Amino acid sequence: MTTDTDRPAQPRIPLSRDRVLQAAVRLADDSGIDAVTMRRLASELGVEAMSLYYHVASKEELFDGMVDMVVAEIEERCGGFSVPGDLDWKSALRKRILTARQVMLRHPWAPGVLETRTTMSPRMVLYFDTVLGIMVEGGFSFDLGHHAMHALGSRVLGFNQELFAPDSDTQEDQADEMLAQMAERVPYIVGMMQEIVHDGPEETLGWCDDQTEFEFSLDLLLDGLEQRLG
Amino acid sequence: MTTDTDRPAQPRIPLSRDRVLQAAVRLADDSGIDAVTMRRLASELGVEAMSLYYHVASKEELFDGMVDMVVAEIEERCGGFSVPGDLDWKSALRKRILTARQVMLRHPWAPGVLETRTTMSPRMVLYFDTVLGIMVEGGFSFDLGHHAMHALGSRVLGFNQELFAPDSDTQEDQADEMLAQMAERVPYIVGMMQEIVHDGPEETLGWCDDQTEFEFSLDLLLDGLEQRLG
DNA sequence: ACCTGAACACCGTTCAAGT
DNA sequence: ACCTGAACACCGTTCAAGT
Repeated sequence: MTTDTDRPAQPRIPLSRDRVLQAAVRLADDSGIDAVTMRRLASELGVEAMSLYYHVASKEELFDGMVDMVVAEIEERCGGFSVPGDLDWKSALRKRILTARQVMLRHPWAPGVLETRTTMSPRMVLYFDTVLGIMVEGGFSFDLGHHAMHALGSRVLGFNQELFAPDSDTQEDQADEMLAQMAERVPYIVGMMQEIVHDGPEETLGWCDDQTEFEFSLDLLLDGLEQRLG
Repeated sequence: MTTDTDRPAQPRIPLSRDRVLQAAVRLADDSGIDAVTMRRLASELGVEAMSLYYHVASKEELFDGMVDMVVAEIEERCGGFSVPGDLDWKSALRKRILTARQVMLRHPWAPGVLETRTTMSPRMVLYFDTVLGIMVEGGFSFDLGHHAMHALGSRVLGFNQELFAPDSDTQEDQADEMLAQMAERVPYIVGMMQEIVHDGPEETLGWCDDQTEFEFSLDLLLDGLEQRLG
């Protein structure tokens, strides 16, 4: 005989906004963002869907909260958001952005959700402030800093927005299909694919190494900004 | 007395895939992408929702088709997709991309839908081939061209992906709120906003001129690529 | 060949009610 | 203060049936 409650594992932790958000992030990580419905999330927490509304005003607010959790993770990995005094702006920015990228890679749903946000959390604003701060302390005018934020776009937060998001299987299949079906109509793409398939190292699955591409464009932008600075 | 049919305007044009797609694009233009539901679209065409499935396999395929319509519009404005022989790569690319941007501005829903596509239409592949072609004929290696496509990202298709998509009203309100509430915690952003508000020309609503920002980052990237080319 | 009615299995959200 | 049941107004999609 146990006590009154004989539920298997959880002895009965009361719900809280934080627990809701954590569960939502975990669910999205594990099963994709489409799995995050109010009903499914609730059942994951051993509760009815309507209980969630006590801790979160709407699904939009849930998404806001999830994004904020991710930003908090970036903050943690950066050891807090503050403008470093020692490094030069370029390597400081590069480092921070690549840290953000590591976090984003663990939450593949985050970029998509982020883009649909209509408002920024204070923590996010703080993040942007330190990024801008690194630039300004590095000699940027406010104007150039402003342009730079727009130019970097999603890269400030560590993701290259891909124009198409093929399921990893589809990527190669599609390439093959193209080569076969419209080969003579798209000579440049065919040429590019042939060269890259030949030259590419063994470990590159498909034919784009995302990390390489991310760093290429990041450095392209940073170099360009450095020049505008002179 | 009229004929058998006495419907108000449309005498009875039969449905077709093309008419469905056209109506969907118009509906998204007018009322936003969320208004594009199968039921609403059908009623716009004076038909039942289920009839649409005869011309379009699923809602995903409907979205694919809508995006393809937009690409077709770009093709039209470019006078067809073919690699020009006369211009230098930089201005040729710039021109094509700014043309694409004009089309995207008329279909504000298109960027968002595009990013969720998992497959490219042949027409889209063709577009990318000419963009790559302009680079290659301008002296790019296939490898640099490949990197360049990734670096340009959504800009090849004429849009700066904005990290946040605030309703135009909210943009200013939010700025004010920030200035008021966390002024001392985000000194750089506050500094930037003050300077830009003071310096900005009268006609700049809010405090970002999207066209200016778009061209700034586009040129930053094009200049950077030119340098990698040398 | 083209269109439809009825139905299924979902959504987010409201609201009055329970403890 | 916290959670719930029942219900509302939607979705996309299937399938057998109509003309």
